[in-house]
Amino acid sequence: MKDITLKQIAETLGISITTVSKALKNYSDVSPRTKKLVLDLAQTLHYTPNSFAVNLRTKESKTIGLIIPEVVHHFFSNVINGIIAEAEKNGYLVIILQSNESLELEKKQVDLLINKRVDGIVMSLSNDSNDEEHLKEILRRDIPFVQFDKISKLIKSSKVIINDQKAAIEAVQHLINKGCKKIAHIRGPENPQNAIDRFIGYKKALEKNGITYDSSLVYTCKNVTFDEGQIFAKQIKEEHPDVDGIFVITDLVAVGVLTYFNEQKINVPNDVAVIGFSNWFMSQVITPKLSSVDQPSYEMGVSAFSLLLEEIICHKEGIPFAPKTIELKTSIIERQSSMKS
Amino acid sequence: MKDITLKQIAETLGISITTVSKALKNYSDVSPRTKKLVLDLAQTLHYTPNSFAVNLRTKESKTIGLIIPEVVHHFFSNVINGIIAEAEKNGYLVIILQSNESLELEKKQVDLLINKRVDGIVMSLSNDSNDEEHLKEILRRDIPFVQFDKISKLIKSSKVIINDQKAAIEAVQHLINKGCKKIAHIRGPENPQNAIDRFIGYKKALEKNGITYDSSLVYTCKNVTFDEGQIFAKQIKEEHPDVDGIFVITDLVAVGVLTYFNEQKINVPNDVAVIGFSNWFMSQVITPKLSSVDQPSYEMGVSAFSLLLEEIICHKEGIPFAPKTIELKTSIIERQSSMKS
DNA sequence: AATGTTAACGAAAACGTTTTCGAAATTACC
DNA sequence: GGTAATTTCGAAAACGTTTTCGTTAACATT
Repeated sequence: MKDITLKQIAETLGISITTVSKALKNYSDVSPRTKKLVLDLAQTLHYTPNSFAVNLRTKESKTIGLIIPEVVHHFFSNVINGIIAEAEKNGYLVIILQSNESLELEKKQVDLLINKRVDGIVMSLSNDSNDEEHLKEILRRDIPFVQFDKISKLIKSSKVIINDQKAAIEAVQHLINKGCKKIAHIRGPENPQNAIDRFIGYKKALEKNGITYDSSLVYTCKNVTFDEGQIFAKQIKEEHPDVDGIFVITDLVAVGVLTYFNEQKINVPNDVAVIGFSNWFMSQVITPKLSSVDQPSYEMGVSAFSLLLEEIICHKEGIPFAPKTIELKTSIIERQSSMKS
Repeated sequence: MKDITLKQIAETLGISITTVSKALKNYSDVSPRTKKLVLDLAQTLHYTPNSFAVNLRTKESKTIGLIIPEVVHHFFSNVINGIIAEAEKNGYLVIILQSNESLELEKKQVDLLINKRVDGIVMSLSNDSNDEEHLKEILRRDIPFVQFDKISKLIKSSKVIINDQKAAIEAVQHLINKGCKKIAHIRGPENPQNAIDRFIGYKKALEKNGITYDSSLVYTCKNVTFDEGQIFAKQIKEEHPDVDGIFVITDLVAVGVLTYFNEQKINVPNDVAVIGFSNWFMSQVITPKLSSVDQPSYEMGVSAFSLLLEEIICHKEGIPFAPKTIELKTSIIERQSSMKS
């Protein structure tokens, strides 16, 4: 069963390819009679335009690329959800690639997408991204580009972010308000901007409350896993038995912390209060329920695509586009794990 | 900054487009000297072939489509992971669409992918898919097609599945072995084959153990959510206070059950034992830890793509392809929620 | 009757690549 | 030196669409 082409429709109708094409696109210089003829035949033959040819001709594929560090992540899968929903609504499809938190893979994938000639790229950086040559290449090629969540401040592109510093300050302030005096921080890796900002927020909150910063209370994740949460919880309790609050880079790790404390019969929140980040679904079913910073992940996806679409349209029309930054609101979700009595 | 084309390279080198193309593809009828010339220039100009033109010419896009009911699902996001990893390894990119468990959307998305002329389609059906016209259309168009997890038995395509009946029998047998006498089943919606099979497995296990089947012990999810788990747990305890075991269609719902029982101080597993399905990550951190049926989700993705690739290759070479079915192994993960003492 | 308008259609170029086939140029052979 | 074999190259068609720019014919206007 061969594909139907304009040519075949034209031949069976005894008219030109041009007219068929115009009829299908409802051009005004085709008579209503031929229009109907063409439309009817196209319908019965199940004609669909060859998108390869359309792409070549129009120089656009109505497809965008999305690179994220991890698909199996409550936060990221929600972002994916937002992006593909919004994209589909606007007639775009989404190619998804996973960098596995590896800079090397990330670079390869940027190349893949550039070669694919996607209409635009949305991206959250991997943890070991400390180089932005590949991002600059995207700009050099003049490809619409939006960063979200883990971004590079050095790259002049549109961005969708939260205010990580502010959110971290609020989280730590929340612990302090609940009576915590000695607060540890399990932070993310060195490179990601959001790990840095949350760490800065942690320090600022301490300072604001007259608590002196102690670098030995800061533990740095390499892989940001559940296991690391367990390990650091143990380490914290051994090295600083009097720690009474922990601010953790993300819920997955915080759940590891809670799991260890549960095993050790260490009372959360009364011995140690814990607050995480990102408000994973899991956090409301673990015992004790985990306090967290809610981050509007689905909206982040929607906003990211919206910004990208704006840029794609400008790009197509040849209108200059000034990158925009959207900052979404976060909020503290207070649950048992920080409710000292 | 305009894109570099073969024509430009040909002109600056004073040779033909043909030769440039051949040089880049390492044809044997190009002299080593010109080959080097072309390769060097292509390198410095950052030439990348226009994929739109290549697609049109070769009639393939090295892109496949994936339709799943929900991205934000531990199981499905793991499958996605497997598929895009295996696809990338073989030079393919993946367009992901989400049907939101809606047949209507699913049909629209199949159309989208057909029009995109992807090289193949991988798909897990939505819960309200009780019609396979759109699937037949895929076969009619002769597009390589693989179903996984929630499949239609009526469609002759390759499939990657588990033995849901057998797994369900094992799960229920496990409860019986632990001493459960009266076992309820929270099942999935009417249509999905896997919900049907797990339900059949439930009945078979009872029968095998001389327990008479009681239809009032079966509760049917509409949306397969956490909330439904809580609601059904309540209902079960009200309608059948003596139920001492529950086999639940999937972990998300089972976690809802546990949450309700925890709130009501109903002892799991001693009052009621619970076993879920799919072994979500969450299940090992909730209290009590949830027993479950482990399903190799990542491998499912890998296998699905592998089957698709086989078919794509046959399709390209014009070799007839006979659909294959891969059945992956499951295993019971015994945790606290079913360890009656 | 000459001119101007309008409506309906089509020829042809263009997008950038791949590949077939033939031509030209070089080399090998007797 | 003539023929045959081999190497190296390029013209041209093809993939299927979109769009520009004419062309024709019919009709309206003076």
